[in-house]
Amino acid sequence: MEAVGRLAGVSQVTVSRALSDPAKVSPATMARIREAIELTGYVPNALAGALASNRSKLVSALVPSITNVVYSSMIQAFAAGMRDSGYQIMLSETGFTPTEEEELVAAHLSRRPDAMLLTGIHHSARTRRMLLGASIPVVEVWDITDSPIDLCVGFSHIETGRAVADFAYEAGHRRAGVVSAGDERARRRIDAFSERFTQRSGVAVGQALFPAQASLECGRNGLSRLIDEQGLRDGLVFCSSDLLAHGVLIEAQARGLSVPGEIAVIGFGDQDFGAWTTPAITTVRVDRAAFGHAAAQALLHRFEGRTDGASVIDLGFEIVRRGSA
Amino acid sequence: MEAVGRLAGVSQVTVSRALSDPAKVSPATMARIREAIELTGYVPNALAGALASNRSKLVSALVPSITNVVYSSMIQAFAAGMRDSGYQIMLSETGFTPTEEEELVAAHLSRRPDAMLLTGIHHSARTRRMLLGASIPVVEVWDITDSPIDLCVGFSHIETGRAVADFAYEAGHRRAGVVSAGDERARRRIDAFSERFTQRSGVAVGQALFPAQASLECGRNGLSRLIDEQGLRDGLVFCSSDLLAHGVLIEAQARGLSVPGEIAVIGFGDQDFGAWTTPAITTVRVDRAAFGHAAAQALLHRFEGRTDGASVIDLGFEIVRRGSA
DNA sequence: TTGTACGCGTTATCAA
DNA sequence: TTGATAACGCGTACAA
Repeated sequence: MEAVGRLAGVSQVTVSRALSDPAKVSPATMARIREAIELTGYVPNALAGALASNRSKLVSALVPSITNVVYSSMIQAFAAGMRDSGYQIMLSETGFTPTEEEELVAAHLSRRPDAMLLTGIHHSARTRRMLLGASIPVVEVWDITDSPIDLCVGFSHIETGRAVADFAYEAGHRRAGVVSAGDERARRRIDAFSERFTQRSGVAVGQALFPAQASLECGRNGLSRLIDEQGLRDGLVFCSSDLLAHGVLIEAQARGLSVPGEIAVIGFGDQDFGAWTTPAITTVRVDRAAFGHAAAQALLHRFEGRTDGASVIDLGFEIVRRGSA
Repeated sequence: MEAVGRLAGVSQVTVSRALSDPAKVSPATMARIREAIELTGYVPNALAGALASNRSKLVSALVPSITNVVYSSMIQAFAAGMRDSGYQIMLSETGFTPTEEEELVAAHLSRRPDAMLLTGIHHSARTRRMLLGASIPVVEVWDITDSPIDLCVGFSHIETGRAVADFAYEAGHRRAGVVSAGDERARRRIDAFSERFTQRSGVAVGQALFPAQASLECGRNGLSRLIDEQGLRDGLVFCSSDLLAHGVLIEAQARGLSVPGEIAVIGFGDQDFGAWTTPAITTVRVDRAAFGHAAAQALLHRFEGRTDGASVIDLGFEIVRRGSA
């Protein structure tokens, strides 16, 4: 910056101003500075800028998995929204446990982000303490709670489970099972489904729970367990993701069971492929991009000093009825 | 740090040393410092550290799309490899054009990353100049070239296209078409396929090229174009991704065409679902995680000052024969 | 519209 | 093993 200034015949401060607020510099000097920048190939040092101004223009985002499209599409929208205002995203994967998250929060906080996006509402005590201590806006997405750390954008997993149970019961199903991966939020949907379904039908709901991440394999094994070990027949299977639902579909096909006649299936997430399986997968749709956008807007409002607007934004969900149930 | 030092009865410098090189501080002071850190809830300022040391422990990664699992799984492996050595990743999406990439490179460079990962080998002149000017290690992934900016990890798209053409010809196919999305690397595979196939069979290869990103919809429309507009019958269709191949499969089914009898299909990328469609999709597998790992290792070697080791790493590809061709 | 002086929170260098 | 001092490259007063 010093060098650019010399070349343009001005001081370092003027160059700084030219870059941060062009209106405060005369057109003539502005032109000379531009030229000098071009000539020197000057690239600003955002590290120094952030240190001096105490604003990094960086926002941290922590998601369970970056390869899972339900999270990455949310982040895509979030990043787009923040980028329009000049913010850059630092993205990391937390896995599905609060302890992995804790270390990452500390690591991210040391980079002095201007805000942080977290997935889910369950965080360790130390995580909450660090976040509070950093005194930056925090938005928790993909879930809602009455007591957010700060901001919150998502939907109710419990309401989702109940709505699916009602949907299933009202469609005439009287037996049911669930297949779920090892995700705490998925479990909450599944449990709410089971409770409500049992309440209405009077029969217990079979369970096939897997500790690992969802896969087609899990889905196939899940249906096998429900049928072979728990005697499920002529019932509905609620899965914690469309991927699992697809696996159930495949296993049903392999066993010569008709869908939805003998086994009905409901997934979650409305992934692209779900509309194209045979039969197409009935599922729960949540607007992932909307989560990302809403989270970005909420943070940007905070940056503008506005404290109006809801701190908990429930974007809801929608059951998409297709062929599988 | 100042405050922590006071509480521990030492100077700020000693705290800095305790954090960066515990061996250079006596066990007794170390304990007191730890305690003081605990008490104050001190979180180091990596911005200041980076400014002073000229090493940010940050690595930039630029990929065309974060929602595309072929890239995100590569980044997952890359991030894991770098994290083990204390590096954090700044990830951004470039889209598929060099101009979008250019802005992002400048933005990332201003954060003073210790290295940069780029997808592909085609970059604007200004991008290359900025990168060279930053004098940091750069690794280009997902492709190979004889003249990398610095490091390079990937496979040959041209060899891939030729190998698929040979595979198709040798499997007895004498007519062919291609369906491709608007990705430059995809086009190179497709073009190499077409050239080789025509060379061996003597017949021209039909084309359905889409400017947008791949989708099932594109796949369906692609097969329609090949059949309705270009008269493809009893031939093989090479797609630039498994998603497109799946779309072709669906369209073939909708038209009552047998696969691979009347229409054979080959995809690219070996995505999870490909093994479970009916029939399963014959595809080209590249080891995405290996790309990420190799890129991380190559950079870490550079950081250690080692200049041995290949600067161009060809990890190859493999044709996976399944039901669709 | 421009410049001077100072501080942001670390690491590096040197001396004790 | 520890401490004093000087950078690192910028933004923010404040003054001119």
